[in-house]
Amino acid sequence: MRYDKGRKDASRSRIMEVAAQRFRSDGIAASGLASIMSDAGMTNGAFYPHFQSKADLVRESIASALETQSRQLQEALAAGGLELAMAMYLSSEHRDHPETGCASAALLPEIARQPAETRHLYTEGLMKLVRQLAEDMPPHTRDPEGVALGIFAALIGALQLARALEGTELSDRILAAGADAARTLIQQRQGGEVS
Amino acid sequence: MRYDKGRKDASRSRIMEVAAQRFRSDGIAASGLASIMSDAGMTNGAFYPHFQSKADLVRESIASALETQSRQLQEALAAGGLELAMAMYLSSEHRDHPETGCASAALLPEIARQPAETRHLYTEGLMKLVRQLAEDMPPHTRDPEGVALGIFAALIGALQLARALEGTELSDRILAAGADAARTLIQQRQGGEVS
DNA sequence: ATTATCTATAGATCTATAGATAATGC
DNA sequence: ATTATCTATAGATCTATAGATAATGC
Repeated sequence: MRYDKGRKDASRSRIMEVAAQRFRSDGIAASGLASIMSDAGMTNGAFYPHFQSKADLVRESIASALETQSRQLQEALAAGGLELAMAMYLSSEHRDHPETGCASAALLPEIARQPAETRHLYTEGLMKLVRQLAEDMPPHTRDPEGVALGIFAALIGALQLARALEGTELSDRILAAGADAARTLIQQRQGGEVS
Repeated sequence: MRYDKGRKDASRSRIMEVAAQRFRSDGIAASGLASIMSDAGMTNGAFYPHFQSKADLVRESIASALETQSRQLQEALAAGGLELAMAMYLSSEHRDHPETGCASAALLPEIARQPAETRHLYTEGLMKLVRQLAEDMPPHTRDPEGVALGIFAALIGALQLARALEGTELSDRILAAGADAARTLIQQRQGGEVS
């Protein structure tokens, strides 16, 4: 079936979209291609004209998720600065919807086990986010990129803990602790020496 | 073969030990029982007299890894306080050996997808670590458990990033950024109001 | 004529179970 | 007699490929 012009691109996009969500909700290793393709409205065999391998799909969908995250971060920073961006990151909505959320929070240990090319693209995408955060840091912040890296680490760790810990109360507590930590990190690094 | 008295316990321990390392190095979903059993010196079928299912093994080996981590944290705190404990956590040795390191850094997103009982045991184990950290916090620290949670989040996130990012230079940078962040969080919360 | 997708399948691997084997305790 | 482990296998699933089908462009 050759269908409409541009249908192949649409199919490819659909596969990517489904995969990016599935990987984040179930993990990379636990997500099978047949099930992803079925969700995308195709069968198993239709995967290979679009991607050479599952590793290719993983690489591209992680890169795509980071690009989306970069756009969303830019919007949040424009609308409400660092404070809003951090509040959205550590919101219960983000905690409860890993499938559309931060790829780092959902997949970081698995990303560390991916081939070099995937980690390369991940590194580029993450560092773009770090630079975006750094540019919005208060004036006179020393080493803004270093602070942004530390903040990112704290946000990712807090969101992962909030998803793993049992009980709403504890989960809310770690979200609040993460927000406190991030605030402290921003305020501390203005002007004077620290350590 | 009935072998020596106590041999069954030894076999069970060996399976647990191999599994706890395999899960941390390769991930839970990506680790097959046959390969774990083979590393433990047994065949596939010998698994089931010891554990009811893979989920059981996952639950027990995560709990066991957290107990080991608690003992190691206590030793580090006794030997050199918070500063040594954090330096060891964010060392290149820890980064380069996930298989014997922090289960949270290696597995947190996967733990969040485990059954309730596994997450329950994980929560208990993690909160014990948090209390240990909190007790070693400087005097007059406000909300020491909250600060300890924030520090843990930052340490976990920084170690995961250090393992995922491409290139030694960047990886060392995030380890340093994590250490800076943790130091800031400890020092900031003494005495005065913050936010 | 081209080609996106489908059906069917190869070959590997997964968790789990059934029944055989063999080493010990009584 | 008991039982820890082994062999063998069921049944499901995994990634990937081969060849058929059918819808479009020329």
